[in-house]
Amino acid sequence: MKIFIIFESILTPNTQLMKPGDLKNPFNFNLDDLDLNISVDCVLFTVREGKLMVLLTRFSPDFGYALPGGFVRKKEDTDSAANRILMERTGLNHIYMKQFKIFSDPERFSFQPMIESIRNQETLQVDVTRFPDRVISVGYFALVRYESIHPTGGEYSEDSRWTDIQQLPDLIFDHASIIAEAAEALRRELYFKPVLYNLLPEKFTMPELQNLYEIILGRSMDRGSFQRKMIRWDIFERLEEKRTGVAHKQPFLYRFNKEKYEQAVEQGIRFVL
Amino acid sequence: MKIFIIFESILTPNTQLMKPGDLKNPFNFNLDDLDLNISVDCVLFTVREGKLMVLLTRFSPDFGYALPGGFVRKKEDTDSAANRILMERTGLNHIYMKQFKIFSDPERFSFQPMIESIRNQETLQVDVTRFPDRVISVGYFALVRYESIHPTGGEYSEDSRWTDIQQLPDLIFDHASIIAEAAEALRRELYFKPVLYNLLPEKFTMPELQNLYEIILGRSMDRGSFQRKMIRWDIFERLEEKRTGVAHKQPFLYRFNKEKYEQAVEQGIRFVL
DNA sequence: ACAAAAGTGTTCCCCCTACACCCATGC
DNA sequence: GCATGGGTGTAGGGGGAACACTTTTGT
Repeated sequence: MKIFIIFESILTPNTQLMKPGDLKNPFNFNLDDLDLNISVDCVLFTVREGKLMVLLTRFSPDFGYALPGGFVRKKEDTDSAANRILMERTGLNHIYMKQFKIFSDPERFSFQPMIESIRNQETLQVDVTRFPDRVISVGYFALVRYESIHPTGGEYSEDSRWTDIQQLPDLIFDHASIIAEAAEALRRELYFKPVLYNLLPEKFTMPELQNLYEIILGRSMDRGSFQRKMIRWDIFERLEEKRTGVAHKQPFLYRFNKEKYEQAVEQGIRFVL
Repeated sequence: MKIFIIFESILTPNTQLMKPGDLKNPFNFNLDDLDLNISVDCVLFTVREGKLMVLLTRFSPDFGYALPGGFVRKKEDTDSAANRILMERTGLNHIYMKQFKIFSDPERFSFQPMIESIRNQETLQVDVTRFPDRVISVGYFALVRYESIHPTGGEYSEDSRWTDIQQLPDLIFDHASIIAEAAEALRRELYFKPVLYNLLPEKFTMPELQNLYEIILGRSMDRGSFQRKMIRWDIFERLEEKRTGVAHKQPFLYRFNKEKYEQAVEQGIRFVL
């Protein structure tokens, strides 16, 4: 029976993770709509207390932690599925998620134990012939704001948690290696694109920005050089305001300017760090 | 009947493309071994006569051109499948192929017409229930030497041909967009890694190398700067020999040095063009 | 001799690095 | 006033772009 709970958990979104009202009817999925051959796994990163963290979810206390993920629908491509699943699991929408790799090892996942278990329970009526031999998974990653998922507390269950990437618990299937590859992809991406703009608050200071880069890339940079580089990129606007209430010179506040950014990308500017 | 030929062609390697002896028994595949949900498509690039070209194959004169590709086996990951299929189709082995994207549009490919056709032909005994609704495809690309596939002539059938990327014929399914995405991925890759080393002949001159870069990236570069940059990368050895028989100053010959290259990568050197 | 194309040198300028210096604020 | 942390200035160097000059070959 426990196996069936796991099985069901994999197929259904974890309702405890959803904001009320985000999804009309969380239980209206139909096995026939899902393509059990393809799943999607989302690696959500954030930075908190000087650490790079990943969002993990858990189906039940008896079961290991996993990445938020799920099966792709038969009439859906993987990009849409990733966005849908992200929405179902975290309430996040319109997030820049990047496909970084597919995981296709035949041994990475198997329905076999569930099939055995179902066969032994004659009360359950499930047509096991529709379970595929292998499930491939498409990995997506994104950088999001810490608050966007863990707003003030309590609203999301304890089954969803941010975890320091250096101190991961045991993860199901090959999710540990998916996270490792995602972190690599994130750093590679960050070397050439300032992806972290949707992790930034509306207004931020240059030292705060530098701090983010340093945490994610794992190395420190020169303060002066960093500022001038960012200003030369010309994708941030310096505001009139300054941050007050600090026991030192008040730093300028900046704002990410999406138009300028897209214009710069168009012109082929390379954001080499 | 024609439909069935197409169907069979998709499932079997095109034997006319294989070097004799490359594959032990080209017809010993078994439908049961294949995972019909996942295919692999290989975009092979080469440079010839100042043009970037792609390798296309055709199943029969009645049918459109396609990328060399095929289904992944049930007990095989996609990397292995890509290498196997490349071997079956072109005789090439140990080629650096890079996974660049997956194509999962539910409408991109359908077995439906084949299933209809098979149903109407009662002589054919095929269990159509095993055909999936959608086939996703993993795109791989590589840069190879022109001669490696079209050695001197005749050995490969006319069904396999290099085609200028600017003048592609009609292609089956979504192969046109797969090629477009592959070309993008190739350029992106080339901006930071000298992937073209396995496209180079054993010995080459700097202007020849520059010519390759210019064709693939689609822009011209300064001669002097290019040479010095390449030399500073320190991944090529200058040989004693020079190229003779040219009506101008004899250029030095260089050789790619794989050890130096890997050492440079290890040290985190960035090959920014 | 001449054209062609390769190698090399020169100049300018930008940007990166490192470090120093100065500034504003809360305590 | 002083510690703290942020802004800005400066000097050095490496490397890119552009261009000129030199070299070597076949015709």
